[in-house]
Amino acid sequence: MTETRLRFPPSPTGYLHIGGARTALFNWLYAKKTGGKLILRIEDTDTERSTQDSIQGILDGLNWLGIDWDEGPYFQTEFSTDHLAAANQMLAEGKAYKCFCTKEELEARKEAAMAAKQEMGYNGACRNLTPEQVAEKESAGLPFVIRFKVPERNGMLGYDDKVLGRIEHSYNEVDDFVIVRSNGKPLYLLCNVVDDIRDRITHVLRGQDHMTNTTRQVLLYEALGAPMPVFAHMPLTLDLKKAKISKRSHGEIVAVHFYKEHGFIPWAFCNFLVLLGWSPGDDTEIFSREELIEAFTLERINKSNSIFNYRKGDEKFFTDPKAIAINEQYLRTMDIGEIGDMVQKVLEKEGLWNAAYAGEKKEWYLHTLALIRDRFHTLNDFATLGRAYFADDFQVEQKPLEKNLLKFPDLKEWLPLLADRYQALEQFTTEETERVAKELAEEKEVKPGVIVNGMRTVVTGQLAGPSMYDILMTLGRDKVVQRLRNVNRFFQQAD
RNA sequence: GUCCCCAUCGUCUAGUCAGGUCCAGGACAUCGGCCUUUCACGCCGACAACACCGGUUCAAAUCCGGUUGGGGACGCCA
Repeated sequence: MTETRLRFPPSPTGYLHIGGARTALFNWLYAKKTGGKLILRIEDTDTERSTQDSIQGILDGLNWLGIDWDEGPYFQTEFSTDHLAAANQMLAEGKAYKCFCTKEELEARKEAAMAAKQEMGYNGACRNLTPEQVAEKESAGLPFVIRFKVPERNGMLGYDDKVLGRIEHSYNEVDDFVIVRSNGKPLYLLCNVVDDIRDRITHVLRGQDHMTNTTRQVLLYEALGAPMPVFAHMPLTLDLKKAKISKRSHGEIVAVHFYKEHGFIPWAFCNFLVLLGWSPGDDTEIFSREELIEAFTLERINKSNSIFNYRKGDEKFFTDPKAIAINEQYLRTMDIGEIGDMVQKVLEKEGLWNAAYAGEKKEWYLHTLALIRDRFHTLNDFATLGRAYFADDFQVEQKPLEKNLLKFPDLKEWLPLLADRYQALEQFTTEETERVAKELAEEKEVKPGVIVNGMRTVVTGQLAGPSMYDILMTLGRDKVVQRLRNVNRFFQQAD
């Protein structure tokens, strides 16, 4: 059994988007599963559109997702000698020919065909030029492209797709396609095959949008005398309107970096992506890296396209609800130390990080994260909704401000009074703070909720949160007393 | 216009190859309830789908044919 070798060959014409990320992930999973290798190859033959920025963006995206590769990145443009050699070989063997049709001619023919509602492929005008005719046109300095000469055969042309089954076309359906441009630069269809042969790729796992390319590439493998890899075409990811997701029409929401910036846990996002077009066959949905590698198979890739369930302008769900749900699931079940490392980056970015959190206050830090993580959706929430735990300059949300504070003007007096009593407490514990708060409520003849919710508002700025007395302990007496005493500022602001 | 692929709850999907165990299971979302002096978590429950028409069969989500619908490709892009 030879080693399995897969590749991820992005074209650097934009950031890494979720479709590409999912393709990379599937290839990576299968390589890991089979103990094979993953090769990263940047297909930059479209020099017009390729940019350095997008190469970096793709690398960053893969790194963030945790998708690593064993070889590369190779750059396709560095192998144009190979590509051209293959083209010349086929030319010499009569498997390809020079075509002198101009772009204008082709376009005119295509438009005429469109108008007449007829087939619009290449008509083979230059296919049967005699050597003399070719020499004549060449000496006249006419530019030419090299086309592959699709054999005239009766049988069917096809391949066995690992997910779709047998795919077939009759030979005459396939037009002679261009493999080298008139400027001498080789084209994707050729480069891709030549590179896959050189890189000894055994499995080509890519989107269904490549199916017709595969049909033509099968011909190339045959003409080049190379063994064919296993092909597997994955379903596409569409939007709610069933349109292919694209950078152009969807923007940032389909970019991998969007999820990085919005506080997703990388593996949680991979977990979401893999479920788009694949399932393990049982009800498992949450996988560790090892579990997923173990469970993954090509055969269980779905045939039908899936929809990335994103609604523009949705107030509650800024992206696919399932992606958020999976992220939440990881957020509250992952090892707290790992969460701590990820939250550190967020806090650092927001200027909330304190070196002591990694030192003498580490226990406090992790305990606090564990206390508040249940209610959060993303890592960023620790710095926004959870800001009061790490800084004093937190905002008080409008809703609790009105509902829990301004509605009860007496709190202006009561909370500072509570602060005094907390200050005087011999033991600052959950039991004691609770007892004192309840006493105060009784004394003022209000429900304890009035005191508790007022306190929560002033101390955390939030309508909701963990148990009040746990919050008090985490924050510590000093901060609590200070925030309670300061309650006046909210009433002044409101006036 | 031609060719290719696909079709189960709103979404992701199990079940289809080897027809009966499926008046279709799970998850997300939604809605109720329990828990909670907040909000979540957790737990319990509800809502909700085999695109359509034929055929084969004792029996069809599952096999066959057609229809409709959706997607992809048809570049000197990748």
